[in-house]
Amino acid sequence: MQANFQIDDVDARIISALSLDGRRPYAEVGAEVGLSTAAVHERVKKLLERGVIRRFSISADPERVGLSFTAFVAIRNDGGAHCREVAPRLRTMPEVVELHSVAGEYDFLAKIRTTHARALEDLLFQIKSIPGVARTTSTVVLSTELEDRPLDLGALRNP
Amino acid sequence: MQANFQIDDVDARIISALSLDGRRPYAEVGAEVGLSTAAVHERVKKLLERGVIRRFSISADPERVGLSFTAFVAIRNDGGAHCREVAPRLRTMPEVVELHSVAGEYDFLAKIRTTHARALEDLLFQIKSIPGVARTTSTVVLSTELEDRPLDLGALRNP
DNA sequence: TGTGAAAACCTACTACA
DNA sequence: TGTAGTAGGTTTTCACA
Repeated sequence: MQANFQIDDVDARIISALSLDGRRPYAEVGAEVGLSTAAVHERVKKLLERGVIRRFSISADPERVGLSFTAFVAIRNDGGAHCREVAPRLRTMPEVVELHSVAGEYDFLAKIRTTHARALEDLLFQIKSIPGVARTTSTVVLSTELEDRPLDLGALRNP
Repeated sequence: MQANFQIDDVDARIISALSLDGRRPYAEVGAEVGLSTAAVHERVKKLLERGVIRRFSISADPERVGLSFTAFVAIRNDGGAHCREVAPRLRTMPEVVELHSVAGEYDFLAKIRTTHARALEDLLFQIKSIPGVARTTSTVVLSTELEDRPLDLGALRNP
């Protein structure tokens, strides 16, 4: 049924449970999915090894952590020799929290977070001055309605 | 120095450490920031209460979890009576993993994830048919260069 | 808010099916 | 891969500064 996925349904439920609460005891997760503590442990270990789970983490509220400004910047390359260096340069900027290569009018879409508006302005200037960048369009976020939703693979994988 | 932030530098370092590894023992975190295990515990507890830390979690690789398709959909309202219902409708869709109210040509920017291209197509159709939505523009992600970066508040808060 | 120590709890290993 | 049992380590709580 899920042959082309690298995880089975039990894995999906374990991942959903830990995504919602990364400290949920394995015994509880096991009770939910019908496995022993040790079996859950074994599966989590393998999911980590295979890179399905990247790491245990926390979800922090960007605003309350001092990162009040968010923007999405679409970036277009100039087609010249420097194009391959654009992404690496963007990656080095800690304010760039996401970077996607995209289809359409632009080549990249970057999600930016800063502590204050001025830092956003500075960063946009920096991005525009990267060799190989032809044009950028910024979309400033006014408020965030939804973000960092815990994964619910049940809802997503079985539509 | 950080009067307008709700956290101090020690909190910031604790958050950065746990963002990188949500299971890092409090004793280790404490050694790093110069506090006892119990003091770190107390601070984490308060950060959770204040909503600075939303929850403990895991970071999963969307691809390996079966969510191979990502798109950003910009949405424009029609200015009519239904406008206030657009965001709530979008929130109910599990494929919408982020939703931002934005400045500029469009009103919302949604980040979408699905298991296959067809599901993306279906969802776009669904979004377009929400009453109050005038127009959408989709940007399909070809590959993701960077995502779910662990928070490094040191780099971000002191530019 | 912080510290140190004790108790309760969880993880992670071992042996085995 | 799975289960059960266990040793070691972590979280959590306590009295106190």
